Amino acid sequence: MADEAQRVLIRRLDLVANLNDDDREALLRLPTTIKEVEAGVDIVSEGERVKQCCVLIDGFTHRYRHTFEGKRQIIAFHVPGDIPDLHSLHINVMDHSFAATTRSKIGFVSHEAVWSLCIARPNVAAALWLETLIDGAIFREWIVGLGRLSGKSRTAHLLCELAMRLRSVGMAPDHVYRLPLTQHELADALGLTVVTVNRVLQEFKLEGLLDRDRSRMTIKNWSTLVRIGEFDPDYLHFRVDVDMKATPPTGH
Amino acid sequence: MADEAQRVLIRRLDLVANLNDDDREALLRLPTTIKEVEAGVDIVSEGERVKQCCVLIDGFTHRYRHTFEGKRQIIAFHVPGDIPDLHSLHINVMDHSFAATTRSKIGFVSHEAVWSLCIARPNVAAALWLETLIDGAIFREWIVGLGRLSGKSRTAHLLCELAMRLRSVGMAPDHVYRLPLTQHELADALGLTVVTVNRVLQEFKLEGLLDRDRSRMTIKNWSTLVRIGEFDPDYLHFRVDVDMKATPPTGH
DNA sequence: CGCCGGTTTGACCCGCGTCAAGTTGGGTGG
DNA sequence: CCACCCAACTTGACGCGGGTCAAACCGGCG
Repeated sequence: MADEAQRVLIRRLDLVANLNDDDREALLRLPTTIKEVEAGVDIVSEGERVKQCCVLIDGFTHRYRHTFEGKRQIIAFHVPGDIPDLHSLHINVMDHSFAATTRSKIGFVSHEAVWSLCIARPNVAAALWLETLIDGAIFREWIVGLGRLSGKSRTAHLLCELAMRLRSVGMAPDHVYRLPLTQHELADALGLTVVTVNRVLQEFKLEGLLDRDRSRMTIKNWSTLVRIGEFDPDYLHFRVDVDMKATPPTGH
Repeated sequence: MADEAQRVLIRRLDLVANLNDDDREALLRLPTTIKEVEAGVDIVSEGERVKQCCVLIDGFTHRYRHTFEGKRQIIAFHVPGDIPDLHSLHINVMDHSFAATTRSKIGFVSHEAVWSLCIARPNVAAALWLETLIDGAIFREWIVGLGRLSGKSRTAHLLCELAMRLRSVGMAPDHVYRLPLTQHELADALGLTVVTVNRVLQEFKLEGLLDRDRSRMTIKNWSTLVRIGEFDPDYLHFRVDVDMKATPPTGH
């Protein structure tokens, strides 16, 4: 288990890019440090200059910023396998904060190490670059949602996105997944208030679209939720098709 | 003027990264094709598979998507010097459209050429990667705005951002710049309606913050506009300081 | 058993959307 | 040089989605 972080990393890059054995070999030799972080703690804070980036091995994390009046906007959620601050490789000073949503296990790699790996193995560099581009594609999707979709649609979209991303790492078999996010956190990501998120979720529950028991989320009617959220997983750009569009439509 | 595109490209990369003479040399040798595009025409459409990317030499362009009900969300505006679809280098299928806002002059470079340049000159690869990361940083900024700021703040923020980016390429000396965007386009970028944008702009004019004569935009009170829009140019990550924070405050 | 973070509910309000009707000004053709 | 057109901009009246405020409620934990 000493190479846990490296293996998570390789699995992820295999999902989006085309690595060969030498690339994987080189990745396996990356020096990493593993750390556990408590829920709610900032891993990196806005304005900080960083010298390393990290792979999320276990748990949930998010990135966020505050407005002048103290409102929080969550910019991204991260699930195991993600490399949440890869951008720091080139943009050393953080323009937002990065925190553990739940207790998380994180693998750290120095920028130096990543950088020399990129020089030695252009394939890996390409894969990492692509990874940051997918990050950007998700941002674009959120911009469209925040700008032009209703609260209900946005909520549906986020639930679909998380289901899909969790599924891609084997954490959401048949539309059931652990979603350890408070409604407050969902609201701050969706540009809504807790009250509204609560009402939307109840509405979904009432309509038989999903069930939620504590942090266990069950999507009962995937195709309808997809329609409401205008969700098309293409923007996540998985090379391997995580085949979710093809799911037998349950609903009316 | 045969190397117009290349020189625009070099000037841009010099603005954000640290190139040496060999890098510039190699960039100058990039084979490019120049094309003029009429206002309103799609340069690349959603779903299209592309084999080249482009540098905006002159004019304004934007990227956008439509929702199911046909509402448009503009994801980004681009000014001369930008490389609007650099992400296509790794994500070949467009997940959004890219259009000319005004008549524009554009230089095209094949992905192949860019890719071999990246292999040969890691410095350039790094600069281009950084360029895509700045694109992402701008997205994050817009997410925070769309999610948590008022229409008024968002509008102010966008005007500041455009002023800053135009200034960085010498197109907005002393807070005056050509802004050939209709209020409809502004609205679609800001997640608002034309009516609201119109009222916000009039309010700004009334408060003496700006003047607008046709497409000529004059920011009369930079510091106040910056405050209203919660604008901090750091996220644009210019290496060279385009020194705009330091502008003598005009206003109350 | 009582605290506490998270959730739920209700009443009320406001920013912004919607609809609809002008107005303005540059471009075009007669 | 005028008449007309059309896209962009304005203005007003009205309504709704979602925010705000405030008060429970619920379940896990010390």
